[in-house]
Amino acid sequence: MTQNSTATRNRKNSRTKTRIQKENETRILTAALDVFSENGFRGATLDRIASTASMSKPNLLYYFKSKEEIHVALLTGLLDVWLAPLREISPQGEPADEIGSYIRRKLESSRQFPRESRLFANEMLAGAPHIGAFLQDELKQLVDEKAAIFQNWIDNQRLAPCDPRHLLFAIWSTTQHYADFSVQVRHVLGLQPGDVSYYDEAARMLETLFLGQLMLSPAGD
Amino acid sequence: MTQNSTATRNRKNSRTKTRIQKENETRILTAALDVFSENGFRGATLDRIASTASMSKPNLLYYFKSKEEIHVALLTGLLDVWLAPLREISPQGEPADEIGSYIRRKLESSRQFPRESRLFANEMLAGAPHIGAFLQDELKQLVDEKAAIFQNWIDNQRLAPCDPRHLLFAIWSTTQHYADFSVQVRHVLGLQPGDVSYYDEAARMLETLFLGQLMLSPAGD
DNA sequence: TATCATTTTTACCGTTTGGTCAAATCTCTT
DNA sequence: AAGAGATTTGACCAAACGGTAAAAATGATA
Repeated sequence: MTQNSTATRNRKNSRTKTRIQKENETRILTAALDVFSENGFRGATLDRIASTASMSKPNLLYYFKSKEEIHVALLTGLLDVWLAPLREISPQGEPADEIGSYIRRKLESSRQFPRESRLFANEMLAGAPHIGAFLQDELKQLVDEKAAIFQNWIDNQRLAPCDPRHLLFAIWSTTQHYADFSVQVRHVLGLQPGDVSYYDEAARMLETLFLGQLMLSPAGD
Repeated sequence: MTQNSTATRNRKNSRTKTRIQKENETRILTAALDVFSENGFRGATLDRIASTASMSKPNLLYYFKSKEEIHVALLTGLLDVWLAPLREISPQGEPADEIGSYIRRKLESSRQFPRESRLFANEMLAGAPHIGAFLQDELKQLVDEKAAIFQNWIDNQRLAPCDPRHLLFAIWSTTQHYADFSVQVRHVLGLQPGDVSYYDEAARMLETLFLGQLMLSPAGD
């Protein structure tokens, strides 16, 4: 009796997902991504997520049992996307090639997943209460690994001496800026709300900055 | 009778601020900056601001008549701080000097006012609902003005050809990153929560990136 | 020290919040 | 077409939300 009830409830989670289940879960996650990425975790409400998903709140809570669970589901899916471009950096290639293509991948990621980027940014601004462990463990480990590659290039005089981790910060910030601060970018450039045509010019700028030589007159030191 | 009551209420706002008034207003604004910068406008609550300011909620509302009014007060004070470093860029100086000192000013601003930077970032992520006009008007105008200076340098071959406004974006993002994403920076670098010792290394990195030459081996194009 | 404006508190209000529950409906299989 | 399980809904709850009213306490001043 009790066992039967438990089994019934488990069936939903245990590998056999209904068509409706899959549809609704993605509908919810899509709506939640909109709401969380704009207002952060605290600023988001279940009512808003539900109405964005064109669904009643109790129905939403039938698929995810709490606000936090939706947020966790989004963040979990996000972290892989976030790490993917970094993983591809290879010690074999030329510094300019590797860094250049990494910047292009990150910029493309900002263009394709601006809401995911803002979700991540909101989590950072709030002090990373949900993904602090990820930052300390997986991210730190991967950064250390890739920083060693950079350091090797520096030791071989193929890259200017600098802290590789701060070089990564510079790449992250410049590329993510176009997703996180897109409102500002558009306002300053005088573009319409939906217009993302600035990405080409952004790519040119970042190539000049990271791969070329920005200053042309006698270097300042 | 009605007039007397109005006059009484006006006295608070009309130029003569009590000692207690000044003290409490700054206490409230300080607390509100903490709360708003962490959670954004929607995620912040009057109860949290009040308790952070060690003050009862009705007492807080005696000084600011709504949540929105506190937020506006903070943003208004912020925008001047935000623009100040940019205003100082001069057409007379050397490109490397002007850009270098601008970067140092912005970085110093991030170090001194990280909460203000996060408040601004939160407003951007939310779609700039309160300062859209500022971005379109004052900021755009100032950016256009300074971009013209950069363009002049480009025309005289003292700066690599690029969109000056995107160069400004790159400076903003890299410098503000150390305030907005400080949690991530600390986690990746393995530093303690309060530690901001990374700013020196950040300054060196940004100098290498913007003023020096990052790539040392044959340029990648 | 009496007075009066300023400041603070207590008690509240209506709404929104995250979440529950049981009943009703729908869907799929047989 | 019927039965079982999956899905959806409406009614509800306690707590937290932004904000108000009026009285009590405090401060400045004469």
